[in-house]
Amino acid sequence: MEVFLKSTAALHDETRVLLLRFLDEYGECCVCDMQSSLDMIQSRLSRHLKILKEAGFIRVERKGTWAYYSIRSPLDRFRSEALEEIRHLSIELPILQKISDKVACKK
Amino acid sequence: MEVFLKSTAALHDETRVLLLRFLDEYGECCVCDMQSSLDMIQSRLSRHLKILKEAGFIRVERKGTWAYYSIRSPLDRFRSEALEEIRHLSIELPILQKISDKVACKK
DNA sequence: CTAATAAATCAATATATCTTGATGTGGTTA
DNA sequence: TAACCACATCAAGATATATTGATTTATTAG
Repeated sequence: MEVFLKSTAALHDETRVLLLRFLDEYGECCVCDMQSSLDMIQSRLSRHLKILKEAGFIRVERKGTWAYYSIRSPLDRFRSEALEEIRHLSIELPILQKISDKVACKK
Repeated sequence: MEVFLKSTAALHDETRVLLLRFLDEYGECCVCDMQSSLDMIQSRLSRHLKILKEAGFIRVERKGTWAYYSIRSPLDRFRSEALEEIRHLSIELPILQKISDKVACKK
C-alpha cells in the first residue's frame, strides 16, 4: 500500500507531471538545465525530483558536482501506463536549454 | 491535465483504494452496506465515493432512496492498470455485510 | 401532510503538501 | 587551504485535503 500511495502521490502534482513529460521528451538532463528550461527555482526542482525518484519514476546519476536525471527503465506496467497517459496530455513543453554544455552554469 | 490530476488525486488516498478494492471484490453495493462492512461513517464514505465517481472510477445508480455504487466499465487503460495494481496490494478486506437485503436499514 | 430513512452537503478543525528563501554538503578549482 | 559551484535539505508560511458531527435533500411510508 505504501509503495502504491507513494507512486500516486508523485503523480498527483502538476509540477511533477511536467517534469516527467520533460524528461520523457528530452532524455537525461542535469538539474541546472531543468532550472533554466522550466524557469523553476532550485529548491523546488530538487524537492520534486526527489519525490519522483523515491516513487520509482526516475533515476539519478551523479557526475562530479552535477546530477543527471532520467526516466527509469524499465518501468512497471502501472508507471509506464501513467507515463503514456502523460504523453497524451496537452502540455506546453518548454524548449530545452542546455546550459550544462557551456563551461559556466551560474544559476 | 485536470482530468489526469483528478484521477491521480482519487488514487492517492488509502480510504479510496480500499473502496475500489471492496467494490472490485464484491461488485455493486449500496452505501449503507459499505458503512457497516467498512465501519465508516456516512459523510466520510459519501465524500470519497463522490471523488471516485468524479475521477471516473465508479458509477452510481439510484434506486429510490438507495444509491448503488460499482466499478465503471469499461475503464481506460490507465485506470484499469491502477485497479490491477490495487488488486495485488495486501489489503485486509472486510467481509461484506448485506444490510440492504433486510427490510430495515437503520444506520 | 408528516415522519422516517438513505444519502449528500456543509462547517470547523486537523493533517498533509507546496513554495520560497536560507543554510548545509560535497566536489572542483585557484 | 579557501573560494566557488551544483545540488540537497531545512524552516516558515500558504494552500489543499481529510475527518467529524450537524444540517439539508430526496424518497418512501403512514
